[in-house]
Amino acid sequence: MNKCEQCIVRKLNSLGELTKDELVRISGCKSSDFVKKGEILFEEGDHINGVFCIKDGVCKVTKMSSNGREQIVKLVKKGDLLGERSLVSEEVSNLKATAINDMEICFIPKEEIVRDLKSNTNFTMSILKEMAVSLKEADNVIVDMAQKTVKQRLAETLLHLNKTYGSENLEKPLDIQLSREDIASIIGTATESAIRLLSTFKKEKYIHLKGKEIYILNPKKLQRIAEGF
Amino acid sequence: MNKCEQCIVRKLNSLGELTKDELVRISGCKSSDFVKKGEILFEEGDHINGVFCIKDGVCKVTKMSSNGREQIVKLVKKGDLLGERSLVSEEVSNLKATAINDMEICFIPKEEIVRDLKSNTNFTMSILKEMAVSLKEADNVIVDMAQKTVKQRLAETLLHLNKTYGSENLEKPLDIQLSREDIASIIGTATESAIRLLSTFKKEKYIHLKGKEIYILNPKKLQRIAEGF
DNA sequence: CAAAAAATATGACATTTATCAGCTTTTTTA
DNA sequence: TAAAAAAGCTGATAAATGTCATATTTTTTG
Repeated sequence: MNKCEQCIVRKLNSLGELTKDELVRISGCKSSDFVKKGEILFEEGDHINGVFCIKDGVCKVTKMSSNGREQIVKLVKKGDLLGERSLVSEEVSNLKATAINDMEICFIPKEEIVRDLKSNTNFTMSILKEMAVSLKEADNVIVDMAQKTVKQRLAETLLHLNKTYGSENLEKPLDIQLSREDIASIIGTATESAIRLLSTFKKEKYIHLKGKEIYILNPKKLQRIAEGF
Repeated sequence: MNKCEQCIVRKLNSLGELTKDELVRISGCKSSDFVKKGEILFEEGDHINGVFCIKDGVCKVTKMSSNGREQIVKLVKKGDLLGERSLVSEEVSNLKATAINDMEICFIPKEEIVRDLKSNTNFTMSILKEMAVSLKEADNVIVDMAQKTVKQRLAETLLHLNKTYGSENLEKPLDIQLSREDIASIIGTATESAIRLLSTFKKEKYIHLKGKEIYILNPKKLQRIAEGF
């Protein structure tokens, strides 16, 4: 079992604010796990009671709408924390997390983290900051969902994926493999509509598609589309 | 100038976690203000640097989309705090707040609140909890915007307004007066579409309309519509 | 490797929603 | 209080999006 105090991933999130001693304690009570592509980390209704620290891989966080369709609320990747809300809530989860590819994760029980939350101000402020950023991002998503067309949202999503999973090299595909259904579930549309628009973007040479690999060829044009031109 | 330690409103939010001494200090540095209907509390791009405590009235919090239409992200009412995010962020506001009716508000400078955030664990945990609730609600809104029809979202919005601004008495209208444009801006649609659907709901006797007054007549039916039946 | 299953793609069509125009009612202002 | 402005309403039509059917390609499984 690897040690938190030696784990480079902690520096990518609020856990980096913990002291050496705190990290050693956390390290002693955490559990590590490998999760295969498609496996579920937790579901709506589960008691989480702790925080996941993503060591490697990506998972989608979804919520089922009353219409029976799953909406991807966010993608969580290496270095991110997942389940912070369980720290300050007794409720069961309203979200579901599913591995998009093979993952390596650690799980830290709630009691241990809450202990540090109450004693280490830097840590608490960092968690607060993370939540504030999430809230701001959520507001942006709400506005996009409410006001933008599916075409605009697809362009936006591609740019967002490019920022997070792209390289400077236009010859390389995005470092994430999503099904067409996943893409549709991010932008909130029917799978067929997503496929159709992807085909259009490909025809116009804004992107290139090769199976699930996506190459972003013309980010500037996509930006203009996202903004409504 | 009224005193925070005697103000009943503080009990409705995290400020209720502050000690007597802390409240007295806050009281000494806060400013109070009356804001008339239609006036702007702050705009996108403003440095807020503090928290508003809503003593009376309601304001809408909006964000302009790149399409040029304003989206209402949330309504903030008596007892709510506004601007918590400024406490842990140096960025300017990405939101705008406009009074829906005449308001009475207090403003507490950032430095003072942050001081308490760092020393009073109960207060910090309470703010964390509030943010966690906001995040959960934001996720729900995202899913609704992405997956539900305009009709479903209108039904949902009416129920939500009923829960927050309605009375048990079906003979009384909602205790909030929104323009048709505001309602459209909550559900994310064109004003004409919102008006048309309101007319339909009225014709079907799910609601009654009298100018800007809204009477919720059949919440159960609205609930079924919101869920997609 | 072959068969079956799942994912992707595309066309045809139905439904939803936006836009524009014109009209009526309400609110504001001089 | 009369005129002007804003808000509310409705119809006609266009544009966007969803749904269903079906074909093709890719992936999985025995």
